[in-house]
Amino acid sequence: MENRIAALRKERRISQAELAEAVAVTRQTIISLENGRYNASLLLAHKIAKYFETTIEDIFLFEEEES
Amino acid sequence: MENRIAALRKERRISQAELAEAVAVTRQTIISLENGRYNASLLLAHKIAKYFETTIEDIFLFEEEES
DNA sequence: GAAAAATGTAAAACACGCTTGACATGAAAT
DNA sequence: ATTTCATGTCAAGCGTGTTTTACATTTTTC
Repeated sequence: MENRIAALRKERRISQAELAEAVAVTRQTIISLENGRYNASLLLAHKIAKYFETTIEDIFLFEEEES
Repeated sequence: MENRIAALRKERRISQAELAEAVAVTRQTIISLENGRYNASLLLAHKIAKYFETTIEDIFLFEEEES
């Protein structure tokens, strides 16, 4: 699953460390999400969407073929 | 985190087994979600929302105090 | 009232989200 | 040039989402 985290972050000039602290996870977690190593949990997805003042669907891009 | 899965299911007269098959998980997973034993993954949340033709935010109810 | 369908419990095992800590590299700042 | 900051890698470990199997209880249907 792709996501727009890195893009939104750059738009607003926020570092991975700042975002990580804002949503209460480690920087490693943000790196892994941005680089597609795994998907966020529903709760984390919600926190990130809230931080960027948008919806989960707007940030996380679900493709049709995903099992 | 609360969710409206059971309510939506009953509205549309769909069994847990039917929903489970539609979103490709086991019936046990649906039971556990409905009874609040754990939270769905982001991907599963998306599939369920799509199945019910609505959004993740409409089905999963995030409370303010959730860590 | 019996049969069938729907919902539930329990426990073991596996997969994955997330943490921790240590270290590497490149860009920016002074 | 050196320090600082931002991004990245790697690996071990913990907690939780999900599966599997088997069985129990409630609700529906005929």
